[in-house]
Amino acid sequence: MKLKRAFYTRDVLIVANELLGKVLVKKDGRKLFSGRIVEVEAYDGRTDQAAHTYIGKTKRNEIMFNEGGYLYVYLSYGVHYCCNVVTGTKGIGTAVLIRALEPLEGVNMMIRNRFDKNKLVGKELKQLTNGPGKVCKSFGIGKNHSGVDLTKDKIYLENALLKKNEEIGVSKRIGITKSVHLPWRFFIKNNPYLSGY
DNA sequence: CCACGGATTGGCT
DNA sequence: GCCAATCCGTGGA
Repeated sequence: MKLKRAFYTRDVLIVANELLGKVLVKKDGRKLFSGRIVEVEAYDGRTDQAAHTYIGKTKRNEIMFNEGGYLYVYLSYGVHYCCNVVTGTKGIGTAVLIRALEPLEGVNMMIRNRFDKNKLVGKELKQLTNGPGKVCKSFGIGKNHSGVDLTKDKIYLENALLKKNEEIGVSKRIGITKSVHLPWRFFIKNNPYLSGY
């Protein structure tokens, strides 16, 4: 079952925790991609200097000020796209970065999108979606998907539960230079598809 | 107008 | 482990 608006309009830290185990789905005509969320980070423009919304509303970050349940996509280092789930109520400026997935459906198309070839060698399956840029590249998510409504059919999340033996881990966020101390990275402990940290 | 740097990745030393 | 790639938002002159 697809997650509804009310799931997303809550506090960013609650949504970040509950996104673990949920399934990201992208339907692109006949192509279907899906993967289980195993690693996320919360960003809160009200208090968090690392958030794109900390400086207030601009053209770049305006999607992040929507009410919860929209996709915010940005270009990182001029090279990689990263996607976020907008959370909270309208005008707040909070979102959850999807950092890693466990691939489920559409793996062959993910391989083509990401490595430009048809077969994996060695440990490449675990490197398919174990980072925020890799997730977007595999799924074919780009700037044109920024602002997509996650309660519609193009990109959405399916409800799912963590498995019995799975526990949530917490740490500082990766790769930022401001507000580095905030423990706002959440992940499924021991999952093989976590980003390389 | 120009300079700077960043929520990353992968290739090379 | 180090660092280039490569774009563009942002802020100061």
